[in-house]
Amino acid sequence: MSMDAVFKALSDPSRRQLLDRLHDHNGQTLNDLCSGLEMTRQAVTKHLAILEAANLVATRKQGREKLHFINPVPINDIAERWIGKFERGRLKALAELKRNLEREEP
Amino acid sequence: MSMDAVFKALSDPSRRQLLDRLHDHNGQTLNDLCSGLEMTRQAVTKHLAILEAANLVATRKQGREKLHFINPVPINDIAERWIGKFERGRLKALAELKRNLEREEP
DNA sequence: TTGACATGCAACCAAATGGTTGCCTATAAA
DNA sequence: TTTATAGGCAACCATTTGGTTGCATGTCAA
Repeated sequence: MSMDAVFKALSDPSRRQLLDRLHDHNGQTLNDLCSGLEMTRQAVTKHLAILEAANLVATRKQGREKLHFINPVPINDIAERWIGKFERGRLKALAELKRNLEREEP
Repeated sequence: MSMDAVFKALSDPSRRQLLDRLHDHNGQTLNDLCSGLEMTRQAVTKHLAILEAANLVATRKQGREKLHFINPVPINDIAERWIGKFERGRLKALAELKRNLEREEP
């Protein structure tokens, strides 16, 4: 699974909003997810396709409806593999940052 | 600080690469950061400006050089505020996801 | 079976994005 | 005081992106 697709998918506020909605109430249909949004259904469809391609959302067809479920694994992977790297030694880096910036400044 | 700017800044592979480089060796000049990249200096300048606007990178001028330092705080904030939300109950959500997807499938 | 509802597909559009080239400014060094 | 080096600014360009409208397909219910 490409980490780039996940980052790209998360970079749009509308898509993060959709993830938030699924986090609040998992297993919604497309129309459920559209309700109250300032977007056409087709726009939401596109966003969901991007989230699905990034493996952040999984779907299941049930009759004429399509149910959407959030998949926490890729988000967790980013937290573990990528953010974790910057976390380690965070306080040290922050202290170093302040020290470096303050050299030769008022 | 806008969380959206941070997500947007992190969505580009070149910018994540620059952060990686600063993580490896902090306090580099613009030319340091350009060396060996398949990009013009001006492209790197633009990326660094975006990272700086998102508060992911801080700079200090030293003579005719400009030193760049990574700031771990916004990344940490995202981990805490946003990813943390999806982390909580991750295993439960994953089990639920599998259960939902497997209903009525081979 | 026919109408209503849920979703899919494709063409199109404006704006944002990532990149380039060319030139200008400022500082260090010869 | 030249000259080379580090960086800044601006115009321009192609592609991607987020969105729309219009129409097609599939499924449930009367």
